[in-house]
Amino acid sequence: MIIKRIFNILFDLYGYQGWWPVPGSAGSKGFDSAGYHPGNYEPPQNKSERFEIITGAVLTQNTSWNNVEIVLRRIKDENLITPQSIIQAPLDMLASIIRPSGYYNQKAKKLKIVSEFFLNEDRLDKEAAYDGRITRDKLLSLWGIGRETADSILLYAYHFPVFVIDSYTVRIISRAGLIKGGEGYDEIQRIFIPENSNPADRYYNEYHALLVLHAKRFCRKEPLCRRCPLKVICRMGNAAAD
DNA sequence: CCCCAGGGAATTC
DNA sequence: GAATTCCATGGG
Repeated sequence: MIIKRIFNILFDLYGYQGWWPVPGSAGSKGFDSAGYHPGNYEPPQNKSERFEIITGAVLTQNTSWNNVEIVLRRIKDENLITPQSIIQAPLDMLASIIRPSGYYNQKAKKLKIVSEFFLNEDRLDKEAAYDGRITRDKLLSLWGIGRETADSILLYAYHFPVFVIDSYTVRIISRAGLIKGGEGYDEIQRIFIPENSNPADRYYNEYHALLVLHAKRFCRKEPLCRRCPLKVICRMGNAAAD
């Protein structure tokens, strides 16, 4: 199957990515916090790790991860990397702290909203009658959380096996010829779910991370088809004149 | 100077 | 539903 083949090509070339990238982890620069077990990935198991992933997922909306790292550092320096402190911080102060990540007025609101959600889920989780389940619909009901951010949170913070579709993913499989263009998010998502299989989240986790890396290395806006490792399966790569 | 980055909401048809 | 427009900084 073509989806599995693409994964194998990318994994054999780029290797294990160990997302979600967190300050202190491999591939992340300039941070001294503990991070998640570089090169020996274990999913985040505590609340602070989860909350940091959620924060990063919001901050990286249409924004380079480099800018997000700058802001995560600033948030930590201000002792704001807890939902309680983000809720308590004045909106304009929070906005100024996260300024380097762009869209800072919108994102300041979003961080307050997901912080409230996080605390509320945590509180409900302690009640016996509550099933303790974060759902996609719950996340989508929050202002500022769309499908990709919701799926990123489900996958990387809570380890639910969902496939995250971002603009890189669409670009790659569109050029490869797997979609025509115009397909919706959920429709594209289904393409990546292998039939008759029950893969661990590791597959979804690593696959998405590999697609992001591959889009940065070769499948850029101006693609570098000549030496692209996916050339053998790619319509654009095969048609490229080089 | 230009374009781009691990989207999403609001508006309009 | 689909197409536009706005949000905004830092890096190449």
